[in-house]
Amino acid sequence: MPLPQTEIPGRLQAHFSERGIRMTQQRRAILQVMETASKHLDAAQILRKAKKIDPSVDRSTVYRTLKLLKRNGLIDELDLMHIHGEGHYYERKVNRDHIHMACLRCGKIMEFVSDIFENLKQQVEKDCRFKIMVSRLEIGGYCTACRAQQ
Amino acid sequence: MPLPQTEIPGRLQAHFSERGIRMTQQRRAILQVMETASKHLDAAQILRKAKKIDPSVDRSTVYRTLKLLKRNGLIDELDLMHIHGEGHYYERKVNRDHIHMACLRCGKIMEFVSDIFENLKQQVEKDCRFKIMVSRLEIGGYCTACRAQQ
DNA sequence: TCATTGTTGCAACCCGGTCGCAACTAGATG
DNA sequence: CATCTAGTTGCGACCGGGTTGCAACAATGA
Repeated sequence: MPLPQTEIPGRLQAHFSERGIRMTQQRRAILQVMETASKHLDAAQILRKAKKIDPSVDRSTVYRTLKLLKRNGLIDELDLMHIHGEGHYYERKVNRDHIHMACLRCGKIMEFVSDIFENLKQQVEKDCRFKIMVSRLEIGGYCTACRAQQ
Repeated sequence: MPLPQTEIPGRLQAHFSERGIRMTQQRRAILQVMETASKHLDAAQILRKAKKIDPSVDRSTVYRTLKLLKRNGLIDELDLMHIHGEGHYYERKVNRDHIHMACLRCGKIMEFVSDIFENLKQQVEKDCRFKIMVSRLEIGGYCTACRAQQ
């Protein structure tokens, strides 16, 4: 069972060399973290995990690398409705945009892919004549479990 | 020409007394700013405008009042794709959710109301059995003018 | 192997937002 | 109207995510 194209390990590294971006020990560690992350890490978590691979990695290098990845459209930045403070979360960009839902009670994050979302973006591009580069739909509310038990 | 329901001046104040929230000089000033704002003020701008009405208003009171308004679902908090730094923007909640589009080149913010967005939210509520309390769709990209002139 | 240029760690810094506390005041009660 | 009290305020200190200037360093290309 082949992995979907965006899940190929090392994809981020490949993008770097394609674009002539210099590869370093520290970046390799951070990219590895991003590539193997289950989901939604904040900068502090990324730093902690990267330090396990290369202990020399510094906080500022993490921020600088995240900025670089963002600028190159390789990761998405999320707020997750600021359920856990003011920080940001990061995830590898995948082909299909997805909606993030955050339960305001238990804090669980859910994802949802929808054709209607794709239609909506098409409508925006057409009706507003606006070229979409990045989009973020975040929803706060109550998940099934939390609604049941109250 | 009557104003739409959500545009009635003093609506925020009314909500406060309905819910038994104490009204103070300072809150009155801040609410007045929110009600008469054209759009998308950040905390610093709200403070500046509120100080013109009541110079005693303090920064922390602005933040506390914004939190209160947010908790009561009377305002929406926006990031506007962090085009101008890390802060947040606030606007009165209106009946109809709208999409915010931020031009990555000129920084202009546009709004768009769409039935498809409403359909999408309905789909989420139904398919995910998730009760939506607040939603935020922000899009970054390039506006017509900026696409033309480059 | 060397030179160039981009990258790093460090420490200081910035700034949006929060907090503890004593003084104050809105609004309920008599 | 005077009084009481719980909620609110201004203030200053603080917090934490994110940034920056700089000297040391390392990845590429020749």
